[in-house]
Amino acid sequence: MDTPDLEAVAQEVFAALADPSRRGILAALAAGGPATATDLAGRLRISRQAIAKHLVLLAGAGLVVAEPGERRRVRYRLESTPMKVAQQFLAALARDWDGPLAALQNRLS
Amino acid sequence: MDTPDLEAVAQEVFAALADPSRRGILAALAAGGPATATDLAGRLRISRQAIAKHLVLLAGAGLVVAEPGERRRVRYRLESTPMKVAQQFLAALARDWDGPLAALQNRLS
DNA sequence: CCTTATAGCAACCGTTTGGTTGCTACTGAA
DNA sequence: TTCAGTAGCAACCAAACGGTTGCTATAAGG
Repeated sequence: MDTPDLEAVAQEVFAALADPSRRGILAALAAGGPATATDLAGRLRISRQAIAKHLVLLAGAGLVVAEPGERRRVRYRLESTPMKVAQQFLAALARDWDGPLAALQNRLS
Repeated sequence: MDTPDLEAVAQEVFAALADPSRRGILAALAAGGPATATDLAGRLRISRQAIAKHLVLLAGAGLVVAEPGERRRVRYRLESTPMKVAQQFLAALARDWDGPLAALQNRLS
C-alpha cells in the first residue's frame, strides 16, 4: 500500500551499490556516457564477463538499461529513478529513527 | 575531488542495509527502542551470536552505537547520521547522472 | 559456594559472490 | 569464404557471508 515493493527496490539498489566494481562501472558510465561491456572492460581492470555479470545485476536493479545498437553491440545507459526510490527509503528510515516516538507513530506519507 | 571518504561511509551503509536480517534488527530497534543482542534474538528467529555479528557490522557502519549498561548488559541504540550521509551520496549520484552535461564536463581526462 | 544469565570467542558449515578461463554464435569487412 | 570483433553461456574456483553450535568468562542473586 503505502510501502509497495519500495523496500525490494531499495534492497536491490543497496546491494548493487555496495560493490566497488559496480560503483566503478556506474562511475565510468556517468563519466563517458553509455558504453558496451567490452568498452567498460577496457577501462576497468576486470574481464568482460565479470562486467557483463555486474551489468545483469545492475539492470535487474533498474540502475542501468540495455540499448541494443547496430552490429550486435549492446550499449548500457544509466537510469537514476531507482536510486531516487532508495533515497526516499533512506529518508523515511531516518525520519522514523529520529522520532523518539517511532514506536507509536506508524504512519507513512 | 569532491568525493572525500563519503563514499566509504556510503558503502558501509549500503552493505549493511542490503541484508534483510540487518534491516530486521534495525526495524526492531526502531520499534522497541534500544535493546541487547539477547533481547533481539528473542524477537527475531535467529541466534544471539548471529545478531551479535550483525551488530558488530552495524556498529562499524555507525548505524548503531553500543551502550554498556548495568550487570554486563550492552544495549544498542540507533544512529541515523550515517544514513543521512548515504542519502547525500545517492543524491549527488543521481544529480550527476541526470545532468547530460556531466558526461562532457568529466571528459577532460 | 553455587546457580543463573549474559556477553564474547572460536570453530565449523553451506551458500552466495566476484572473478576467471574457455567455448560458441553471430555480425560485418577483407 | 575467411577473419576480426563482440555478445552470451557455462564451468570452475577462491573468498566472503550468514548462520549455527559449543565453550569460556564475568557479574549478580540464591
